[in-house]
Amino acid sequence: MLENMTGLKRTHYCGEVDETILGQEVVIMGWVQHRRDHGGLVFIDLRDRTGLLQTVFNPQEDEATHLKSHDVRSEFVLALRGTVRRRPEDMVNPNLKTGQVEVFIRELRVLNRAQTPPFQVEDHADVNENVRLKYRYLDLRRPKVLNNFILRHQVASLTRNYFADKGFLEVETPVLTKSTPEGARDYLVPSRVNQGQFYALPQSPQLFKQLLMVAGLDRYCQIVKCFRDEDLRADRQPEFTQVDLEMSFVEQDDVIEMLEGYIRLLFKDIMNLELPPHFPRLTYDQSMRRYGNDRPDLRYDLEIVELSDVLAHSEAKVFAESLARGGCIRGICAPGAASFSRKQLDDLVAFAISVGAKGLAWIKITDEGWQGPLAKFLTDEEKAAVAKTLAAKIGDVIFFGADTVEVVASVLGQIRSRVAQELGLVQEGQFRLVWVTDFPMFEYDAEGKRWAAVHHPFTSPRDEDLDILESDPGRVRAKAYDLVLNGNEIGGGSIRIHRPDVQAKVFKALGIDEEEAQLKFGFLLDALGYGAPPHGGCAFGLDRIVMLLAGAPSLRDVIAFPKTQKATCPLTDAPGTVDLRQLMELGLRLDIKKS
RNA sequence: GGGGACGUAGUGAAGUGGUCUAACACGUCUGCCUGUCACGCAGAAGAUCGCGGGUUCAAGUCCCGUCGUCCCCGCCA
Repeated sequence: MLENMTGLKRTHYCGEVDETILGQEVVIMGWVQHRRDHGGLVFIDLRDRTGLLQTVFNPQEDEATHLKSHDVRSEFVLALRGTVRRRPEDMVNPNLKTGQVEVFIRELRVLNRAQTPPFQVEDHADVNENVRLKYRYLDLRRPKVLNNFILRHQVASLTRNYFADKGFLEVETPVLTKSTPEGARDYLVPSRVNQGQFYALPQSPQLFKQLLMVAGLDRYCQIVKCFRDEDLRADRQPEFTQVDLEMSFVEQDDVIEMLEGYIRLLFKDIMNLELPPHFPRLTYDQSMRRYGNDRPDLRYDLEIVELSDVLAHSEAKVFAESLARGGCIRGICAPGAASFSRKQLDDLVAFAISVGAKGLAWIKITDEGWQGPLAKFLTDEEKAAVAKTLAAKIGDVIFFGADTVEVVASVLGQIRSRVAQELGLVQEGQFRLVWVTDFPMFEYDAEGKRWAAVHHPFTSPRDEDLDILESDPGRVRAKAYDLVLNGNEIGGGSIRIHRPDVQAKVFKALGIDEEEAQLKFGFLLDALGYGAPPHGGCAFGLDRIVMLLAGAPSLRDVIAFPKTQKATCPLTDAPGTVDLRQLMELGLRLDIKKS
């Protein structure tokens, strides 16, 4: 019943058939999108990667072929031979790229049949994501899904071209490498020939690209898979792809300039958008103060404003107490938010609590005065001062955060983005890029009671802060920079340490003694001792960039075979158990606690 | 580790303790149809309401547990 292709060679993709080849005989191959049987005439829409094409089976032209078309069903794989004709004028389909023409079929071969698909292979079909992922090969047949991967290909291709043009060499770094206990959890791979020992899958090729700089390769770039065994989010997958690069004999601005050129090219070629030659910059401190995080969404204002001075003597208990404990009071003025319902405000308070606040004070400014739980505790002078500081007017709502500096920043930062969404301040198609610079070198890890690297331990401190590396590590700033797009960190990098003495000092500040440093990173320290050039680089999240350019809500939409939130794959059912024999070969025995 | 939402034919989804013997739409199957294109018309099949336990005269509906999916916090150098 099935036929082969022998003697037929595809002449055109479906999407290529148009008015320029009227009258020509074409051979097309693809999947049945839809069959419309009018008893006499039969229409079959054939689909391939390039689009849809209407084919016509007319019993008067070819009775046998027409008869054959009756047994065809959705998603059958066909080879069709026929003649391209212009459609009658009132039969043109403007929704189809090929809607001006149709192909009258004289030969039909069923290359393969298909079971009824679990969901309709159409853009408008609304399907549960788990079902889509289980049948991802069907999901990927849908044009909207496919388009994300065409876009992804374009981004990857432009990336390679751009960096190749700029003299970067593409070098592959190992996937089986050494576990580095700093940072994220590693995915481990047991070694059979070295029992009891493990490789780690790289969280990034960081150390290898630095070694390539020591080697004198000067400029390196790689589109590379990285792995982190941490809990997932919509914008976080356990394996993801980085555009990883490194340059020698550069300082921060050299790297930034190179990357600005790259991002400008992406937006120009893919989005047809002209970005400014330089992107705005914020220091980490500015960003934390004004936006509550280190990845500010600049598509809207709603800045966080310091109110500690203005409310220094406030009667309100929450304000007085947090100031007394060394915390702060900050506020956001949400223009026009007085239209929020009581439920909306209650939901915001609940949201604030869910992200770590003890509560969220708000005040509505109406023509009848200030309304809200805290309004009566504020004097007229305080109201005036608050209104002036926030430029608040009638119709606005002010949200107050009073707690430690960290909690206030984090909570108001999240309130800021939620309020912006609810007020409709986020416009589709806007792209706001910003560099965040001058990150702190270290942050105090209260749990481990030690200083930890904010970026990674190979990041160079700023020259002027070298002196306080030991005395005041919390104040040391790093030569590190993140690129933020619409509130998403899409890339980050730094100038690295190239001097062994500085690297040793940083390890010391991190509480890593010489022996431990030698054990974990000895090969890097050795390399730095053999003439490492000043160098720095960056890594971009390719998946995230594609996600944002595609306007997709999740990384899963731009990864061909992504994992679920529990890091499983509905298609392959990975991860899975293995045979006892496989474990024995590796010298492993399971010891799983049942809870 | 924690908070929240969801789970009903192949798919989407209605349902708020009592004709639920489970609506509707798409898909599937059968028949009819020569200009449709998310074709149309007539008919049919298809659901132990995620799983387990409980409350109740009565559970898709309420409660507890469990599994799965999603969103968020922690975590992600």
